[in-house]
Amino acid sequence: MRIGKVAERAGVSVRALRYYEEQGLVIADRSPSGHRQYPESAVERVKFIQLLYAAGLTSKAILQILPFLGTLIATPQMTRRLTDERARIRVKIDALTRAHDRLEELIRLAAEYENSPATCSASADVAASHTSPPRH
Amino acid sequence: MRIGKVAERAGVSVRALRYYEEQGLVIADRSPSGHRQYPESAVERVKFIQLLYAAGLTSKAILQILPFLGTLIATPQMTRRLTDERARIRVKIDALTRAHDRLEELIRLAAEYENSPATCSASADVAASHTSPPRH
DNA sequence: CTTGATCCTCACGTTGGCGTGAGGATCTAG
DNA sequence: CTAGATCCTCACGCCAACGTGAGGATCAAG
Repeated sequence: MRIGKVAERAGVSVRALRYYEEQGLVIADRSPSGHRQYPESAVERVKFIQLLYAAGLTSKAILQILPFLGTLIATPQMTRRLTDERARIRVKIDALTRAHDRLEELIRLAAEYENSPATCSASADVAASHTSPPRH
Repeated sequence: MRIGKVAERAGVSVRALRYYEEQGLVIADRSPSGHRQYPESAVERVKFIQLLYAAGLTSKAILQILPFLGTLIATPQMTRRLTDERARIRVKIDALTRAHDRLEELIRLAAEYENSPATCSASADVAASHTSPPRH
């Protein structure tokens, strides 16, 4: 399979695939003329890589994890890497969830304002400082 | 309040605060000698900015949203911005959750391997391709 | 008055995951 | 055989949120 098809089926750019190879994330055979040849499995592999990229892992971190997919041999280091990254992702999810909830609260206030533009001033302190209690 | 104290209390670097001012996210008075003077409210404001940064918003996007904190006046544009960003954050949370679940599955496989290193080969296809069904 | 901590303004450096030509070879359908 | 699509290798560009000095002014305490 050539690079264009892999790119299309995995939903990434051709440039991205070449970059992945440069980083050692995917290995491609070469045709006599130098064109990259990918096995079918490359598509799933690339999708997995994208999944981890989307979760904020660096190519170096992904490179550490990828061998596990082939071997399924869980060395202690591999188990640690997996749980470490899982923990990092959890932290990110928590941060995003906080931001999400905060925006939701502001959206609620906005909706209240639309219903009664004059009577909402009592909520002002909620918007100004939600997380900290009154200071006096 | 001077910049060092604000930085400490808000949990960011002094450089970051100067950068925020450069982006128009915080406004600081100046002492006669040119030192920045912040009001108490700056700490909460900066924390809010950090919250949105952590959620992946750009300074431009944050700049669009910040006025709402002061006025609490919900123009239609403001409501759209808020809901748009909330939607974007949701998408990110979903992506992170998928990655989290996938790693969790791999961790489970790793644990199975540790318990019985030889009998896990039947799970190999699960690791190789979880999302797609068998091809033949 | 001095000294160490804090502050100021430039202004260049960093990091990662690609985008985007330049310039040229190769493939494939008609 | 030819033309358009696809591929190749450099190699610079980009963007965002700061980090990191350089070189100098200011402040607070003893």
